[in-house]
Amino acid sequence: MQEYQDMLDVILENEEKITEKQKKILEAAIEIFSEKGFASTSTSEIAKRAGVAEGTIFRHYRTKKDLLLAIVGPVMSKIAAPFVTRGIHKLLDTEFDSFTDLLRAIIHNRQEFMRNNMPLFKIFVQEISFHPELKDQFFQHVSKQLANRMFHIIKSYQEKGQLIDLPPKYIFQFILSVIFGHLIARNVLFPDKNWDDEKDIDIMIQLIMNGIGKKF
Amino acid sequence: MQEYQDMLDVILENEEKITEKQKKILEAAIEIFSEKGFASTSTSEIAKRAGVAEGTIFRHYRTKKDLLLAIVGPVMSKIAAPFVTRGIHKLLDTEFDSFTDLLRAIIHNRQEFMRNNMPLFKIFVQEISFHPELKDQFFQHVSKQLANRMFHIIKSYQEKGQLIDLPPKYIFQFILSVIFGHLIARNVLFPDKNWDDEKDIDIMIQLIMNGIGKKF
Amino acid sequence: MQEYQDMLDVILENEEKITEKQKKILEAAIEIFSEKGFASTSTSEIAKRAGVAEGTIFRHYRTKKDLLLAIVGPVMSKIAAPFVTRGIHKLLDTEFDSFTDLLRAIIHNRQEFMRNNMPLFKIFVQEISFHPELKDQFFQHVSKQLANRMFHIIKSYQEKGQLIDLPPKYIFQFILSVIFGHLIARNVLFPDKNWDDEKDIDIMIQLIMNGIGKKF
Amino acid sequence: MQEYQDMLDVILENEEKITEKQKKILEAAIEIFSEKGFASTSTSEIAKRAGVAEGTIFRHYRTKKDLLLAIVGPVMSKIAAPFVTRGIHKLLDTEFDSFTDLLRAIIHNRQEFMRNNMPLFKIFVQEISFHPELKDQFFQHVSKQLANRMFHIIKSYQEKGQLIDLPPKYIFQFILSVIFGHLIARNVLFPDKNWDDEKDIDIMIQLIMNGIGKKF
DNA sequence: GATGAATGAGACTTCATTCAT
DNA sequence: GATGAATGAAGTCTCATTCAT
Repeated sequence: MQEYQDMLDVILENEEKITEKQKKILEAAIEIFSEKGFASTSTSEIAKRAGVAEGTIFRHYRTKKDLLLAIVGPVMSKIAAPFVTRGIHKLLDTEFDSFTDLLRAIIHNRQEFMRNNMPLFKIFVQEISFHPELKDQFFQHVSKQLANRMFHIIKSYQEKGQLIDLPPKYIFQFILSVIFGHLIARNVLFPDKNWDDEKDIDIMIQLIMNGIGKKF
Repeated sequence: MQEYQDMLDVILENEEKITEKQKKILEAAIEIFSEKGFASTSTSEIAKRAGVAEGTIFRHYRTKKDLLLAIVGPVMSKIAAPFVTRGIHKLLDTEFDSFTDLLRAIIHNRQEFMRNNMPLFKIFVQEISFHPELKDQFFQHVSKQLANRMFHIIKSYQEKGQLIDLPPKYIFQFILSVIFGHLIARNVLFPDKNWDDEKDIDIMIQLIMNGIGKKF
Repeated sequence: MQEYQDMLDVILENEEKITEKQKKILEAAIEIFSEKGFASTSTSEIAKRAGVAEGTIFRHYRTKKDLLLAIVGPVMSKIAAPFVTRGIHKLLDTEFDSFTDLLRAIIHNRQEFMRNNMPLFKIFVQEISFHPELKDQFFQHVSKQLANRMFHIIKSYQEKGQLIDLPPKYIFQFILSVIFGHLIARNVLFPDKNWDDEKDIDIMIQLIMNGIGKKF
Repeated sequence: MQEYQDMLDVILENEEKITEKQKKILEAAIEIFSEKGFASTSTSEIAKRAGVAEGTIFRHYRTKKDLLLAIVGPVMSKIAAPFVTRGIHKLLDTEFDSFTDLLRAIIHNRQEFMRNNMPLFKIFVQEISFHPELKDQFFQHVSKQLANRMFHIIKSYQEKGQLIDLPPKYIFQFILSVIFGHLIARNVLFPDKNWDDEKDIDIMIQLIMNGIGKKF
């Protein structure tokens, strides 16, 4: 189902009639932005790594910042994707017998996404603080859409008696914290450690469900 | 006890014979680095906000990066502080009857620290990725010292039968995730929401202890 | 008789086999050159306003400067036109009983020309200082041809006893100054004022003839 | 009395604490702007001719346009100066017995000004069309102040019976046209011809006074 | 004939850093 | 210690022009 298809494709789809050079520019920009940060990256360096003339960058992106937005914009919708995607909508409510299974699916999904898109994720996290438009877009997508969606789901599982009775926002933040804490440790802080992903996920799920699962 | 004394004082202590202008420079730099990021901040802007001449900055800090390090360096030791500080050493093992109380103390402490030092924290998080020396220092302080220290503590509470038997690293990461997840939501993402800190902390502790506390 | 026919037609005649696009390019170039000056106008802006591709401009005009010359060149001959034009040649000497009538005809004619060709006139005046070839051409056309022609005419009216005895160059420059002074005030400096053209011209003629007419 | 003192001094007075380099920059800019026009002049060329680093220009003038304004701004007040200057105010009405003498004084004065400030005048005339701020300032200074002042003077001489009864605006425009027509021919179009200034001025005055002087 | 992607030289501008005062 | 003018390298961006399609 591959919704965490290569993000580059997603970015490319957002533009019409991509030339080969334009693709090279995007790839190079993603790499270098992620390595050194947006502000410390020079367009001349991007041009060099992309193998194009510097002017070519500006034929496609009016400013350096436009280039950043072309990269980061589409990321937004995909970060919240698996929680929000229409296709998955019903699955979430019905297909999973237990919240535990749902959790496992989400974690796997996001883990896969991160593994495939670390550079983009890094750029995203770094730059969101400094570009208010990004921040606004982000809240639209995530805070509004994703959170509402998840609150719904959580409530439905509370009604099934699988989760403790606590305002969903606490549960949501708790889950998110644990998952992202793990993902960041796993992929950002200590990517080189020997991780046993399956085991880690099992334990994580166990701890989460201890925390919010209803005990009998 | 005030170990989360104003970080600026900590920074100032690190230098000898601070002049008034130098203090102004540090304050201005912290503000602007935090607002726009290190790379996007110009020394001339710092000079202007500090009310000094451009040259004055370089009389005290040989390069712009030296200025960054003078700011970020001391932060490091204080981020890990309450877990590591000598003075608190014994407290941790003995003074708290329950892990729950310890947890509460730690959370309060870090929450206080963050509230007082948001700009510094932001600079720290932003720049650590881009400056390998910082990254190394950080792992020395935190990953080595703090983690080891915490593993110890966790084990001691496991032996007291208060915590489930799970390799401490999982427990440590779990706790850290939940706490920092909350702190970031609280102070970075949605600082303007109406938060009820006491209640939030209670719930957080409840969820954590559900997760890792031993059930009878 | 329409010698102040639309200058664009004159320009177009100078080229062979004009395509529709080429015409659009010329129109756009005239507009923008006149608004912002040659040096501040980009070929891409011309292309955009003309609704053609950037490359198309260079298919017709090897360089941006060639485009300017294609526009400004023909203007030259027409600025001096009514004084020089063959067809009008004899008219000048014979047809007007009085110098006053000749003057009136010339003024009306140039006024009409200016009204119809302000943008071209502006370009011409702006760019002539910066392009020596233009300057040279201009002196060929105007200084040589027009001045000589006018000297002749002035002399003939002096012989008829209608003009004071003064070297024609003074009379010529005097007339030119007053006419162009008025035209510039009328069309360039204050085009939006309420002008009463007929009255203005009458007064201008009166003042000129006071100045150079023979008194009895 | 030297009110057409070197304009450069006037420009320099407008700024406080001019450095040697800054003066060099202004001189170089005036020269090159006047030779090639503002838009075709590169800051690097100015820097080279001024013998400074390119960056130095921007320490003193935030943008290239600011540099233009620093040059052209002060010109404005001085172009209209001799007509408007307070000091000369009374002189105009009383000191000259005849309008002819006043005229001669004005012409000499402006001729002197132009000779000393051709480059500045050229820049002024070239750029005023393209920079609306300039145009506005110009109308404030000249159209408003100068014209009103002159209308007054003309009326007073009409009352003395020295000038014909015609709305002053016509007389004003007529005089201006003849004077500037001559000045431009003299200094801009044919500066290299052999001019006999005294004779030219005499004739010009004669023609003007023929035009507007009251005949007995 | 027309297109528009690509180029690379060069434009304006910023900036960390130096140094004479 | 403090200043701020000066620097020049480097940054972002523009533009006339070329060329494959």
